Amino acid sequence: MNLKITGVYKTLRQSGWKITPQRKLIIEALSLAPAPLTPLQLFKTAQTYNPGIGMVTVYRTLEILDSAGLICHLNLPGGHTGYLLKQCQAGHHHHLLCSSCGLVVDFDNCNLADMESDLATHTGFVIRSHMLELNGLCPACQR
Amino acid sequence: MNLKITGVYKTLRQSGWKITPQRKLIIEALSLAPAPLTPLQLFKTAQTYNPGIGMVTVYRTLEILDSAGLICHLNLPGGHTGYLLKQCQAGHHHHLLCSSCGLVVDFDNCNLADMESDLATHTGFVIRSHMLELNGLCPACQR
DNA sequence: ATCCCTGCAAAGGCTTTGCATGCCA
DNA sequence: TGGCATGCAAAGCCTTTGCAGGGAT
Repeated sequence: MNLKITGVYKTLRQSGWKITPQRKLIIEALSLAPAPLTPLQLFKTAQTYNPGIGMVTVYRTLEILDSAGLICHLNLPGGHTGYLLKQCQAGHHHHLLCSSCGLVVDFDNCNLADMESDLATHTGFVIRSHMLELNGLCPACQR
Repeated sequence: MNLKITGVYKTLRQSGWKITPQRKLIIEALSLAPAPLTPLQLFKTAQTYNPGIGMVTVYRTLEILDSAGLICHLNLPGGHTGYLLKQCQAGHHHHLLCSSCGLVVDFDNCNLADMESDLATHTGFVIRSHMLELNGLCPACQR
């Protein structure tokens, strides 16, 4: 149990959701994972601690966490979707993903503002958000 | 029939694929679409010109086009995958997507090189690629 | 004649929904 | 105690695979 998790519980409660053992388990698994987890991976992890847990609960919990703005989606190579607890609540953030081990590093100091205003000028778009994912090899996997 | 399409045909032939009426239809639909098309949208479009065409052919043609590097995937809001003919054959490029009508504008003048080298220095990652998608409203949809 | 391509049908996987039971607040 | 949460089962979708017929070279 750490600060991040208690913050998640608090937000959930404020949104009217109950804190159940299953949800705790799923949230904890998300908080401990160094890499984004697919629903199936999350299910298997949760299963080792609570064999009775259902896949359905994983999906429903992810939906709840998403509606509360607590997780973000990541497009993993292979077309699957990975889920991560958000590191920071406000603003956008981005991911640097190791294609070998799946390690994710978050960063938020992107310098896209200039590019965005340039693009807005040239295209007439109103730009509302952006998604940036970088792929590479983490130090450990370079060996 | 335009230059882009003949280029696609040429590349396909060079890769050993045959140019069939069904593949022509799918490629033409892709080339005319102002927005990325999902397999289903592509199927429906093709169906209006060739009612006998099968969904399977759409999937297989997309696979072929992808293997030849002629299309790119886009993660549409809602979890679906959209497909676009690549505008330029070489180098990376990015998309600015209208969340209302789906219009896509391509651009390639991203200034991420500095950010990438900064990140590489700070994280120890070797960065191999990046994916950038911007979302907003196109001029028409702002009204 | 050979080989690739097509389309039907079926299988497969992932995700969502209906419903009765169970548990948290 | 009331109402949300859970898990089973089944349905729903999208996508892939197997297979026989058809067409182009």
